[in-house]
Amino acid sequence: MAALEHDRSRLGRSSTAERVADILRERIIEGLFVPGERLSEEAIGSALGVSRNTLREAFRLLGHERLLDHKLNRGVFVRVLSAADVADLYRMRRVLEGAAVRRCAEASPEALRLIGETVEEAERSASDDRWQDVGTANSRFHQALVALNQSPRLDETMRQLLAELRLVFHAMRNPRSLHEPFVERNRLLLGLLEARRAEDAATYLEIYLDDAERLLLQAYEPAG
Amino acid sequence: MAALEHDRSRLGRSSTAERVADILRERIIEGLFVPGERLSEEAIGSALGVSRNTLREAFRLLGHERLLDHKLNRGVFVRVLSAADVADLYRMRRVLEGAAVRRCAEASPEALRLIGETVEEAERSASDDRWQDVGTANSRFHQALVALNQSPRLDETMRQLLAELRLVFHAMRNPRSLHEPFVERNRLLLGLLEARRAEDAATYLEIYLDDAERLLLQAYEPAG
DNA sequence: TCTTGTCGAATTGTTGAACGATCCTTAGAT
DNA sequence: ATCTAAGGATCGTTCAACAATTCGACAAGA
Repeated sequence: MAALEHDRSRLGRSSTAERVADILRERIIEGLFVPGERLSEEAIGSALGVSRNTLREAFRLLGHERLLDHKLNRGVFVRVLSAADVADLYRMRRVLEGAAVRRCAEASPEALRLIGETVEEAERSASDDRWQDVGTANSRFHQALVALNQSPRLDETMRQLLAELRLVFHAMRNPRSLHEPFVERNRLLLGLLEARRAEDAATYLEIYLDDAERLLLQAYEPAG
Repeated sequence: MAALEHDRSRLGRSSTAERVADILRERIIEGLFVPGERLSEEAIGSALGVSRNTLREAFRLLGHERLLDHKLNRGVFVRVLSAADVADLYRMRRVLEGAAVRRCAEASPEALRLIGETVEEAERSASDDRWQDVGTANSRFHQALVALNQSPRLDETMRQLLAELRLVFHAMRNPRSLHEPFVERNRLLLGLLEARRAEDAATYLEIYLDDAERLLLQAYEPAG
C-alpha cells in the first residue's frame, strides 16, 4: 500500500497543456525542431489539434525550462545557446556533480549500481557505433551522479540542465568525437566512487568537465 | 553601440501574464497569501482585471517556480512545504553555497563588498528589532554568497530556492529566534571569505546550515 | 544608391463566452 | 452511522473576435 504512494505523483499529471509540453519537449530534445526555429501557434496548434490557449500554456512551461525562447509579440523560438550559456551550464555541472561525487562515501549500493548500468549501456552503444545512444547513456550517467546528492530538487535541476545541453549536442555534426572519449572515463570515475575515494573522484571530475567543455566549445558555434 | 546590447534583455519583458505573475509572487513571498490557501481564478482574475486565460498563464509560471501547487480540476493553492521539502531545500543550499564559498579565492573585491553590505544591513535591522528585515537581509546574504559561483543559472536557482523558503518563514510566529543567531555568523563567515580561507569557510557553513535547518524544523509543522 | 516613411499582411496578446468534466458538499436512503 | 446520489461550484478547453505589434515591401526623398 505504501508502494502506491510513490506513483501518486504520476496520477495528477494530465492536462492537455502538460501533455503537449511533453511532446514538444521530446521533439526539441531529439532535434526535430532546430534551435532558432520559430514555433507557430497556428501551425502547431492545428497540427496537434489543440487550441491556441492550451498551446500557449505549453509554451510557457517550456519557456520556463529554457528550451523555448518567448519573444513578446514575435512568438516562441527554439532556444539558441550562446557560448556563454554553454560555459554557464558547465559551471553549474561542476557544482552539482562535484558535490555529488564528494558524497560517494554515503552512497547506497543501489545508487552505485544504477550508475554502473549507465556505464555499461554507454559501452555497449559505443561498441555498436551508436553514438547518439552513447550520448543518451552519458546523460543518464551524469543524472545518476547527481542523484548521489539525494535531493529531488537537484535531480530536477540536473534534468533541465541536460535537456538544455541537448540543444547544443544536436547542433553538432560529429557526435562520436564528442562522446567517445568519455565512455572510458565514466568507467574510471565509477571505480573511484566504488572505492569511496571522494577527493580523487572530485579532482578527476573537474578535469573531465574541463575537457568536455573545451571539446564542446571548440566544435560549437551558435547557429544564429 | 555595444553597450545597448546589455539593455536588450529589458526590452522584451512585459506581458500581462508576466506582470500578473510578478504581483502574485510578491504577495505570496510577503505572506499575504498563506500556504494552503486556494487562489480562485474567478476572484483573482476579476480583482486584477485580467481574463481567466491570462491569469492561468501566470499561474503556470508560479507553479513551475514551486510557489503554487496546481491540482488538476481543483485549482491552484499556495504551496505547503513538508518537512521533507525543507530538508531538501537545505541539502540544496549546502551544495550551492558550499561550492560558492570554496571559490572565495577567486572572488572579486566587488563580490565580497556586496556580501558585506548585506551583513551590515542585517546588523542594522537587528539592532532596530526589525526581524522581518533581518530575514530579508539574510536572504540577500546567501544570494550574494551563491553569486560567487559566477553562474547566472545558479543565481536564478538560488532565487527560487529562497522564495520557497519564505513560505516556511512566514508560517512561523517568532521570526526573531529564527534569524537572530545568524547575524553574527554572517559577519564571521564574511571574515573567513575575506581571508580566503576556503576550507574553513566551507566547514563553518556546514555547521551554519545544519543549525539553521534544525532550528527551522523544530519550530515548523506544516499547516496542512 | 541609400535612407526614411508608410502601408498592409501575418502573427501574437488578450478577452469573453460557452460547454463538458471533475470535484466537493449535502441531502436522502439504507 | 455509512453509503449513495443529486446539485452546485470550479476547472479544463475550445472558439471566435479584436487590438497591438512586428515584419517586409514599396514608394518618396536626399
